[in-house]
Amino acid sequence: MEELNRTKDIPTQVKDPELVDRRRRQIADAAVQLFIDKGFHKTTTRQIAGAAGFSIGSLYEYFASKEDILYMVCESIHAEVERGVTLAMSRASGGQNALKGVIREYFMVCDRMSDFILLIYQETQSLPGQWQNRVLENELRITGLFIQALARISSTGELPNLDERSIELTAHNIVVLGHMWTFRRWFLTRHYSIKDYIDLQTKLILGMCTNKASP
Amino acid sequence: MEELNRTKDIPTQVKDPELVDRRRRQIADAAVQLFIDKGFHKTTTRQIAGAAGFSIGSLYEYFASKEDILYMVCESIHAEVERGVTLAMSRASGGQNALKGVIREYFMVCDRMSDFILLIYQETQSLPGQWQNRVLENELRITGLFIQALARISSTGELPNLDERSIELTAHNIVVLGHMWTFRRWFLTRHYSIKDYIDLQTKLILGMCTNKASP
DNA sequence: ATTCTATGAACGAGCGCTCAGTCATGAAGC
DNA sequence: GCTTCATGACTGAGCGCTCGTTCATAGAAT
Repeated sequence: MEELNRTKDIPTQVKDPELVDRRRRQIADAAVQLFIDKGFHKTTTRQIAGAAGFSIGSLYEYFASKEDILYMVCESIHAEVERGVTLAMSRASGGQNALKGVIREYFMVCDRMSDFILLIYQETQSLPGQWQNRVLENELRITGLFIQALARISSTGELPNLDERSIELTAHNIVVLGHMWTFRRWFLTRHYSIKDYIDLQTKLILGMCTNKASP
Repeated sequence: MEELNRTKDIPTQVKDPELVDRRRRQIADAAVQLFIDKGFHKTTTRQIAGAAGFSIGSLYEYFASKEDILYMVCESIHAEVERGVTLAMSRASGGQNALKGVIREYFMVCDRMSDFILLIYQETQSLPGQWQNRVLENELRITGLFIQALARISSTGELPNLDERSIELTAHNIVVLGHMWTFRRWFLTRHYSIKDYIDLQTKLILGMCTNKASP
């Protein structure tokens, strides 16, 4: 619903806006799986249309180009991740050690969505420059959620006072270490369960924050 | 020289092995820049041949397919990174705080080679499965260097005793946080110099290691 | 009857790759 | 020294094919 507003920039021939939304969702859902399996470049528009239950002609009623489809796929992935992260934070906000909860919930989101996160890493470059920037903005907005969370936790005195930059970089680190579970899973899943990974990384990340090391 | 041994698996029509090496280097040097600028899929074999100063026909005397070229490019990038990391470790082994030096030198390698590292992240998936595995092995071997370094430093008592898994995961973290400087540079370079980044991350990573946090 | 949506054959640009042929080089024969 | 010939690196037009995209037409809806 709300998460599709950004896709209004994609032009279409079809008049009925509700139909446009429904069809686009259909197409994006079919496309994302093909992109994950074979990559963007090796997926053909005909395959996307077929998987969505359409003819190739219909597909071009709802998207102006193949790249538009990739853009919508990226947008909806980020919307889903952001939804997951926001939910995770509200769920984890209460506890005594709030940061542990946030990390655990976030890493679970990464685990659940690893195929999608990997796709973003691999195919963002295939987008036209203007839409690449939007994808990067999304990435930044998600990182911003962690900055807020860290600042909030820090202000309660639960963490040693961290300066602004340390908080910012720690937020980036947490986000990326979540992504690491997806793009190093070919190694990590052979040696760690997601629970092991969360426990160990939580210990290490808390070490990062509680550190009062010298200059 | 030595770093090209893996490429002997690539078949060729040409008899003189020295010439093969020279030409392949020429082609790979031309290709890597094109791949960085436009991506693997949007680079044509004709463009590669042209940039290397060859005809398209000659190119296929030295490589059996476009993907072979990508494989050789990935191999030589990893060889260069590994060379840099090894050098960094020998250079940094002496000091009182050896880990700081290793991190600094490694992050400098990442900064210098950021285009190349980014290429590996984006295009590894374009390789045939068999050679994807080789690229991942390379990634693992480089991580292994950090595991060794951490184990060595830990055994000198400079760090609190860390168990094997913590060392392993910390090594992965350091490698990935170096890569982060390359794949988030669109944000990071706007707010941090490489020196700032190294100083801050070093502080955070040392916090990771020296932490003796509770369960 | 008119408007909107769906179709898929057709298009043509562009791709990776091939292969019949060129040409510089140097050894062999005289 | 001169000619002949074998070698193999090099060339590039062109093959076969795939792909993203278009559009004339059919069908459904109102």
